[in-house]
Amino acid sequence: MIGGKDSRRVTIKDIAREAGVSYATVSRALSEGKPVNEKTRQKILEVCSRMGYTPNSVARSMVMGQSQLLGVIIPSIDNPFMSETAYHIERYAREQGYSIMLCNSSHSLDFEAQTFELLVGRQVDGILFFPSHRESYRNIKRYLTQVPTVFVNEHLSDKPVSYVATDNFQGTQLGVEYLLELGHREILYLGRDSNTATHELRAKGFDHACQKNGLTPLFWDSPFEDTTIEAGYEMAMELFRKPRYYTAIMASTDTLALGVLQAAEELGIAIPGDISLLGFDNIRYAALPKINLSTIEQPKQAMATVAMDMLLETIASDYEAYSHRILIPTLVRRSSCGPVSQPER
Amino acid sequence: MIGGKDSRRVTIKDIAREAGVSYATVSRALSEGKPVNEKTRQKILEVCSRMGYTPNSVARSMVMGQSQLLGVIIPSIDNPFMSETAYHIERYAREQGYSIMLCNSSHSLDFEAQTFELLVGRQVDGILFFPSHRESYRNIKRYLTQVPTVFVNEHLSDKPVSYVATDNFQGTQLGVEYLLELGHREILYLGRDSNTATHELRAKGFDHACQKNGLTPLFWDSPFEDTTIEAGYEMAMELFRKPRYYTAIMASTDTLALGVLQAAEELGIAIPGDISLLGFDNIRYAALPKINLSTIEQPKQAMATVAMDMLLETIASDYEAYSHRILIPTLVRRSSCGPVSQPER
DNA sequence: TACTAAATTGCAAACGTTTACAACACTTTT
DNA sequence: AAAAGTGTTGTAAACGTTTGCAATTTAGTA
Repeated sequence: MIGGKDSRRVTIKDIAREAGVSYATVSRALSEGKPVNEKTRQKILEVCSRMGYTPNSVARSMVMGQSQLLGVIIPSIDNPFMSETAYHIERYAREQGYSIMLCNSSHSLDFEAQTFELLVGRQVDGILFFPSHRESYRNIKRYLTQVPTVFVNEHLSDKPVSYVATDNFQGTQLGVEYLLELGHREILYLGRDSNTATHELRAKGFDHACQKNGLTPLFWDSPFEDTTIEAGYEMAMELFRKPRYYTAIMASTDTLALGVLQAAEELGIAIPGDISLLGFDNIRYAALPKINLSTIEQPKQAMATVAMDMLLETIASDYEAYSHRILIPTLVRRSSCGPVSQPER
Repeated sequence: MIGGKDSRRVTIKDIAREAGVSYATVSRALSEGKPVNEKTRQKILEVCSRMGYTPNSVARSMVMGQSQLLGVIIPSIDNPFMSETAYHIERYAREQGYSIMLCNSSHSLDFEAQTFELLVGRQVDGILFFPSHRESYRNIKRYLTQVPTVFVNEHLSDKPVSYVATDNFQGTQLGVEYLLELGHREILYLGRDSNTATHELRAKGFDHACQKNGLTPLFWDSPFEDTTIEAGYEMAMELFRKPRYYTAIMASTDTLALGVLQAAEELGIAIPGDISLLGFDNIRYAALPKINLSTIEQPKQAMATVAMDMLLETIASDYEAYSHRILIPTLVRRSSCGPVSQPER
C-alpha cells in the first residue's frame, strides 16, 4: 500500500503467467534438484531475469519454517571486542549460507528480552547471545525452548545451556604471573564487576594468583555498567587523586585500560615508567604504536567460529543437548608493562 | 521439522482454541485500537502469557507487505567510522520502531548486489547503503525500483537517488588551510583513490586548496582497496624509504593515518616533530591520548539521523522524489600537527 | 501399435497472520 | 414490541511461497 512507486512486486505468479506454466513449475525451476524439463527451466529463467524477479523469502520462510537467518545479540557494537567478534561471526555465517541480524542490547535486560521476542518472531533459526548481566539467563530463559541459542563470552556452567567463553580465570592469572616476573608486588585490579561471571572470574583469577604468590590483592571497583574508555578515564582520574600504593594496574578490559592511559597522559604519569598497565581482550587498538598495550588475548575469531559451529549443530540436531567450550587466552607482551620503577632510572 | 525439541510453536490458533474464540478475535485483541470486548481481551492476554505466545512477524509481514525492518549495507563493520555510524543508525532506528539488519559488503560489488537481493527478498522496508565503489550505483540500480534506498557517505549528484554525505571537498580544504597556517608549504596527500566520489572529492579539495594558495599538490597513491590501518602502514613504509620532500602528510582517512603513525614509530620518525600528520573522519581512537590525531570531523551522528529521516520519509511518501543533504565537516586540532620543523628546535 | 515406465507438470493445501464483510447480540429509541 | 443502532464476533480471503499427490506427457519396450 505505502509507497505508490512500486505498485506491486513481481511474484512467482507473474512469472508463471508470462512463461505459460503453473507457478508450481516456476518454484521448482528456481530451486535446484527438482525435476523440471531443461527447456522450460531456461524459458523460466529468461522470464525471471527479464521481469526482474526477486524471490520473496518471507513467504518462503513461512512455509519452510526456517529462515536462514541468525540473530546476534551483543551489548554494543561500539565496543571493539564485540565488533571484532561480530565481524568474524558475520563472515563465517555468510560462508555457511546464513545471514545475520545484529542487535544491540545496550546492556539492558529489557532490551535483551525485547530482542529475543523480536528475533523469535522473525523466525530466526538460532541466536548467538552475548549476555550483559548475570541475570540475563533468567530473564530470557523462557525463549530458550523456542529458539536454539548459544551463549557467548559468558560462563554458565550451572545452567542447562550451550556456551563458549575464554578461560577468564586463567587469563588474569597469566597477567599476574607476567607482572610478578617484572618485579611487581603491588598490583591493583581495576574494574572488578560482578555483573557477569566473566568479569567475576577475571577478578577471581587475579585474586587467586595473588594469594598463591603471597601478594595482597588490591581492588578498585567500578561504579560503571560498561567498561568503556570513558569509564576507564573517570575511574583512573579518581584513583590517581589518591596516593599511589601499587606499581602496576591490571584493567579488566582493554577499553578500560585505554581510559587509564588517557588519564595518565593528562596527569603526566608515565606508563610504564611510573606504573605498568595491563589490559584484557587484545582489541586491535591495543596494538597501535604509542599505545602498545600489553594485554591478555581473547581468541576472537575462534570464539566466533566455535560459537557458530555449536549453534549450527544445535539447529541441525533433533535431540536436546548442550555443550561448553572454553578457549585458552594468551599473554601479549607489549610496552605498557615494564620492570617495577626504580628511582635511579 | 528440524530440531525436535520445539515440536511446534504456539500460534494464534492455539490461543483461540484455548480461549474459546475465533482466531480473528485473538488477532484483534493483540493489535490495539481494534474493537474487542474488554473481558475477552483480558482472557486472551492471560492465555497468551500462560502459553508463551510470540507472534510470528514473518506471517504478519507477508500479509501486511511491510516488515518494520531496515537494511544497512556497509563495506565493513571492522572500520571505526562505519561502526560508529552504524551504532547511531541502530539506536535511532530502534527509537522509530524499526529493527535493522546490518550487512557487510566487504568492498565487493558482487556482495553488494547479493545483499540487495537478500534484503529485498526479506521485504525490508528500506535500505541505507554505504557504497564502496563508484560503480556501485550502476551495479544495484535495478533494485532501486523495488525498495526505497538512501545512499550514505557518497556523492551521486548526477544520479536520480537520495543521498547524504559530508562536504568532503571542503573538508580537505579545511585541512590544507590549517597546515598552511602552521607554515607547511609541502603537503603530501596520501591515499588518493578514485574508487568513490567521496575520496575523489577529498583529493580534489586538497588539490584545489593547494592551487589556490600557490602550493604544488603532492600525491602518493594507494594500491589498496580499503583504507585500513594495515594499508596505511604499508604505504607509509614504502613512502618513508624515499627522501622526504614534504613536511606534512594528509591522510584521506583516520585509519590510514593510524597506519602512518605506526610506521613512523617504527622508523623513529617524530610526529609532529619531523612530519605533521592530519587525518579525516575523527574516529574515536583518533582522540586517544598519545595518538591525538588532528583530523577533519565527519558528523557521524548527524549523518545517521539525517539518513534515517530521509529514508523514512521516502518510505512514507507515495510520490517519487529524491533529495540530497550535505553535512559540514569541521577541523579538530590535536597534537599530530605542529609548526613546520626547524633544525634549531 | 498398444502398453508400461519415467519424466514432467498442474492442483490444491499449507504456513500464520490481518482485515473486509457479514452475522449476531445487545441496547436504546420509538 | 418492533425498529434501529451499536458493539462484538466469526467467516473467509489474501499475502507468496513449497510440496505431496494426481494427472498428463513423453519415451521406451514388446
